[in-house]
Amino acid sequence: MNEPTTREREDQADAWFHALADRTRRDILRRVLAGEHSVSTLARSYDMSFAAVQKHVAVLERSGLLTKRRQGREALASGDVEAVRSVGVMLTELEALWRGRISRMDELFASDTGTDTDTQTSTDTTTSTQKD
Amino acid sequence: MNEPTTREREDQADAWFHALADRTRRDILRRVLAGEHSVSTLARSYDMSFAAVQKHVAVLERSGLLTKRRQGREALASGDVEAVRSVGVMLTELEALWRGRISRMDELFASDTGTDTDTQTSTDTTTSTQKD
DNA sequence: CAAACATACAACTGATCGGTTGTACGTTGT
DNA sequence: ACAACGTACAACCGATCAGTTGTATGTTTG
Repeated sequence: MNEPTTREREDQADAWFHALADRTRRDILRRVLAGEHSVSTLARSYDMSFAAVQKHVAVLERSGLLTKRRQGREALASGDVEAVRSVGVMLTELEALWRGRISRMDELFASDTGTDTDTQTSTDTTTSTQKD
Repeated sequence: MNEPTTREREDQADAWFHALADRTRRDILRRVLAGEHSVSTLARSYDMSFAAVQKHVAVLERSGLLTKRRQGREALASGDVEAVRSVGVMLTELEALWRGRISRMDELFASDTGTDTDTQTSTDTTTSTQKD
C-alpha cells in the first residue's frame, strides 16, 4: 500500500463523514460494532424497507466503516473499529491545528532549501480548493 | 442548561457530521481553528463565489463547530475546538461500544454477580429507532 | 421440487445540497 | 456625500440523497 495522496485522504474523509451524517447509519454502526449482525436482522430493527437498510449498510461498507462476510445466504456485517479510530485521528489533527498551527510547517518546508518533501503531496499545501 | 435528550444529541450529531462531510468546510474549519479569519478573507481562498463560502461558514456556525464575532463590517470566524472535541468523544463512545458492549452495563448494575464471559450480542438492546 | 428466506440492484420520487446570480443594507475611507 | 467593501439572504438550478416498489438470483428447508 502506498501513502495516500491528499486527494485520496479527502475522498476518504468525505465518505466517512457522509456515512456518519445519518442517524440510522450511526445506529447500524453502533450495533455492528457491538457484534456481527446479518443485514435482514438489522433491517428488522428499523421502520423502513429492507432495501433502505441494505443501502445504508452499503454506504457504510463503501466508506470502510463496516465490513461484510458471507455465510450461506446471510451477509454478516461487522463494524471496523480501526476505521472509526482513523476518523478520530482526523479530528485530533484538527485539534492540533488549533493548538499549534501546524499549517505553518508547509511554509517552512516550501519557502527555501531543496524541499525534499517526501511526506507532502506536492502542489497544494495542507488543503484543497484554493483559487490562486 | 439541561441534559440533552437522545433526540437532541442525534440532531447535534447530524449537524456535526454533515458539516464535516464537505472538504471545503473541513478546509475552512482548519483555517479558523488555526486563527480568526473574516468571511471575505476565507472566500478569497476558494474558487467559488463569496455567497457559496458564506453559506459554508453558516453551516459550520449552525453546527456549532465555528463561532463568529462582529468587528465593524467584518465577521470574524473562529473554530470552536471544544465542539471538535465533542465530536471526538462521540467516536470514542463508538469505540467503547466495540470494546466492551457498554449497553450491557445496565444489566450488570441490575443483576449483580460479575459472571461475565464473552457476552455475545443476543437480540439488540442498544439504541434508538426500533420499529416495534 | 417447491416454498420461504436473504440479498442485491434497478428505476422512480420528493427533499436536500452545493453552487450560482442578484439584491439589500450597514461600515469604512476619501 | 458617496463609492467601495463586507455581509446576509432570497431565488433559482442541476446533482445527489434517502426513501420507495419491483425484480432477479442464490440458499435453506419442508
